[in-house]
Amino acid sequence: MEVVNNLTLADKVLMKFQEDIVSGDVAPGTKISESALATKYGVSRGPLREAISRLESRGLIERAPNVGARVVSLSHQELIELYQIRESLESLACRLAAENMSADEVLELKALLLKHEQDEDFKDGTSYYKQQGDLDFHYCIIYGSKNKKLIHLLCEELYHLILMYRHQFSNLSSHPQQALTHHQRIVEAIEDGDGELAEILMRRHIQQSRKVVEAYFAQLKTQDH
Amino acid sequence: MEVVNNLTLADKVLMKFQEDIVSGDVAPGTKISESALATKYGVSRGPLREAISRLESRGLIERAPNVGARVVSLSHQELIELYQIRESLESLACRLAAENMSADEVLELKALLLKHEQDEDFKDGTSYYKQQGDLDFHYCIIYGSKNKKLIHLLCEELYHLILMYRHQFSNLSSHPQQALTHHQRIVEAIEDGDGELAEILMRRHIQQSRKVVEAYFAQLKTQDH
DNA sequence: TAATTTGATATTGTTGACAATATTGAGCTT
DNA sequence: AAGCTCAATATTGTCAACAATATCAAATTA
Repeated sequence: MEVVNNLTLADKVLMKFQEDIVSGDVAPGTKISESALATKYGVSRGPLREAISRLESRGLIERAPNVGARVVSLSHQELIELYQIRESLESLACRLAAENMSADEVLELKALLLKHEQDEDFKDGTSYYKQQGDLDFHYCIIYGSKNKKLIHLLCEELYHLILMYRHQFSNLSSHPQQALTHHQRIVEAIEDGDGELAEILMRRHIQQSRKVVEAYFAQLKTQDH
Repeated sequence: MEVVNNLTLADKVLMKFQEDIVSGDVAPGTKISESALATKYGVSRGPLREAISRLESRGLIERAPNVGARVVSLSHQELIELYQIRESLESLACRLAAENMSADEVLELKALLLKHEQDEDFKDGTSYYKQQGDLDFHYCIIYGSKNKKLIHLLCEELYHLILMYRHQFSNLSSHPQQALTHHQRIVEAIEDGDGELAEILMRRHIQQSRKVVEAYFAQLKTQDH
């Protein structure tokens, strides 16, 4: 009940605009006109510029002085680089989670996983719920790390960018059954307090996602020829 | 020769203010008055607020809506958390450097190290040159990773925070001879293209720094009693 | 005296106008 | 026709005034 309503205009615009970018409503590479966006969101350029500034720091927008901003458009290479970083940080988070999660939190995590196992929707790789469920799982572990800076880095700075591209790859084969098995093994390791194993398993799990993305790009290339 | 002079006022203020924070000129925890700082740096509040916003995203400043900003003051725990992240990311960078550095870049790195070996100043653990030299070494490897996002994350987002606190610990025993040995082994691994080993060595090297910081805090506690 | 209310003050958030810079396109030159 | 010049236009950067919120201190009450 401590939710204060201190949201500034810049905050609100930030959230709306970020949602528009991550959902793909505003396509990658789109040029951003400050005055146009300001009128669109019903604010002046001041708060809008602050929102842009923060989105820039989250890697969703690129800006050049005196020229303007545009929605970021990652190359194949850059997306792989992003996955490398995610692999490193999220496997760290997973180790810390195994070391620091409370018994209650582990129970919560297991309950989440049980829900995924039983709900047929989650097994449909393309469904929104599968994506959200996967997200919940990863967020739960990240928060379990108890490392505030790491939580912020992953959830506020990197994941939006991942989600933005995941949205584009929504038609990808994501091997939902395999993912679920991975999740189960990871939770087992966390339950055992085996940080070392949890770390390795999470690293492999994300490597798997990376390979799916790489396969997608490889497929794109063959289509071009 | 492509250095464009497109620096906006906000950019200049950002650099000056960041320098003031990292150097300790403005102490951790200091309350920031927008109007006071604006007059200090000779700009209006607009550019200053943008600078604050960016420093916030770099973790050097914390801000509360309608209340104001203050220079960040890390707790023992938070500093350790920061080192955990650095350990993870910089060891990744080191592996990538071993895989991606060009022969010329490796030569450059070796030359840097040779300079450190021969220059007596570097062996004095407290000297400015030792600190700068250590920094050069780490930056060189980070850039060698060729992962743009990782470079940005480490050099623009995390290192300023590390430096800010390193400044406070300047009187710490930093085992310069041991550090130099570590550096040498790391470069050997990079030269061999042995990413796996390079990663492990860098991880241990940073663990060592972390232990120095932890020892410092432990010492603080005993002094208190 | 301690806690609370309330008004005065200071600080942050927002706005619209102005200045500086980039972009566009018509007219000119080759 | 291709490329350049330069003025017109549009966009971003900066500023100072205004509005909204928080902070502080004196007055009030229990």
